[in-house]
Amino acid sequence: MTQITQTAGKRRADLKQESLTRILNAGARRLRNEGLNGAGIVPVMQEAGLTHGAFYSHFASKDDLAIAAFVHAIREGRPRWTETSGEATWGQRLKRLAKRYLARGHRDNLADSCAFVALSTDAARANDRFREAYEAEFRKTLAAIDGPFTTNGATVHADDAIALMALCVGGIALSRAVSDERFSNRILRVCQEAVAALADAADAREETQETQRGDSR
Amino acid sequence: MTQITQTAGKRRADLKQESLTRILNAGARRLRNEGLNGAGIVPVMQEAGLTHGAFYSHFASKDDLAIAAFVHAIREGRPRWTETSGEATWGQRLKRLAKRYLARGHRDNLADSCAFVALSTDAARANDRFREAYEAEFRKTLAAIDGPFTTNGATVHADDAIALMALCVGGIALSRAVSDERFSNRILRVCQEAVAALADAADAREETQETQRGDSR
DNA sequence: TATTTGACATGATGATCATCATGCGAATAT
DNA sequence: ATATTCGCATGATGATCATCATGTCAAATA
Repeated sequence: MTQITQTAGKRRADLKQESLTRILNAGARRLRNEGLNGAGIVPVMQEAGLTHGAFYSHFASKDDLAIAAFVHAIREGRPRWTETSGEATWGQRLKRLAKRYLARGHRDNLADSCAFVALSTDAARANDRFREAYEAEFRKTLAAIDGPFTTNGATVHADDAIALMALCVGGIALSRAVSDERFSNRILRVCQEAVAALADAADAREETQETQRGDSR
Repeated sequence: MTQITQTAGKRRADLKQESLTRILNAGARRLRNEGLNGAGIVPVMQEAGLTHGAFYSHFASKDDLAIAAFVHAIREGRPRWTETSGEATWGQRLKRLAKRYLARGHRDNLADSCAFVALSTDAARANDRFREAYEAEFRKTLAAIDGPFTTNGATVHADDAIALMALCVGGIALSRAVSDERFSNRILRVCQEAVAALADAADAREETQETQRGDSR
């Protein structure tokens, strides 16, 4: 059959790049919506407006697509989750991020949600390369959470950030796993309150440390 | 071919019950190990020592098996996770349960692990009936966590139990999703500490309430 | 003892999957 | 102008899947 050329006149490299972007977007969408198993080559390529045969011009295997699409999803989402401005204290930042994350809109929009939650249990069953990619992106997100409170280039609140992520991942996962919407909302609220308690404790801790430093000077 | 009769002489109803138990055990194992998609009829029946044809004498569909095997896994595991004795305070109980749950042995033994974590993201993509079963079992687990601290038959620490479960689910999920074992261990430790902080706050809260009750009497 | 039942096995069906072989045709290189 | 490259489509391959049709044989029933 004759080849359809909707994009005649474009440079071939650009064409391929645009195809790759569509594949990654479709893969990232399907990964979160249907999980590792649902991101099959046929449906992803179809969602990207291509056929399955073209897949191997872009990736060597389905596993490679999974990794690339996961990283794509995380890199696209990270700024949306972590960029803020004007927090006075570290605890206030924790509370702000939790409120943004543990939200009904996030819970309900799986296709555009945080890939850390959507693929958390899939990652446990995936191969080493996938888990290495998961960890690398997770560490970057921890640093981004620390963000404006980083001192001397070092992530100083890493443990708090880990606890925040655990509550966020667990909270969203549970809120999605449950059937009754009111109960689901309650899970989100309780997890936000738990983050708030940890955040207040963190602020109190830093307050104490600053006072001690002042006293001992 | 001639039918193999390893269990000649037994009552037919008992035979079927034993087969069902083997199917449920195999299903529960595979569900946690490979997820909803990995609990296929063929491999489950094979693991149960039967062939795929016998499946429909026990279940009407694969979805029915998934629900039954999930409930089976939870009901078998719940006492192992929640039964304790001799805790003085609610906070001590929270800490004890978190230490038991957020452990390396639990993280590493997927096949016999808690089904709430193993299937948390699968549940989000499952049908309503599965999520209803997930929620029903989850509520029972919250009650079991409250357990010895239940007063007048009412679950009084439900919010704390929810926060505990969120930290446990998120903590184990993240610890499994990550590649480096030392980092994974750190996630477990941090989540335990977070539970400890919430637990101490809960005890302090109850202490205050009791004192107030005493004052106003 | 004769008949019926039902748990299980075998095998077929059509769907979907990952991967590969092949060919086309337009953008490139010569 | 001619030759080459390569992104993409078509189609085949063998695997695995859920489900169903059919047969078999021992236990249950009559």
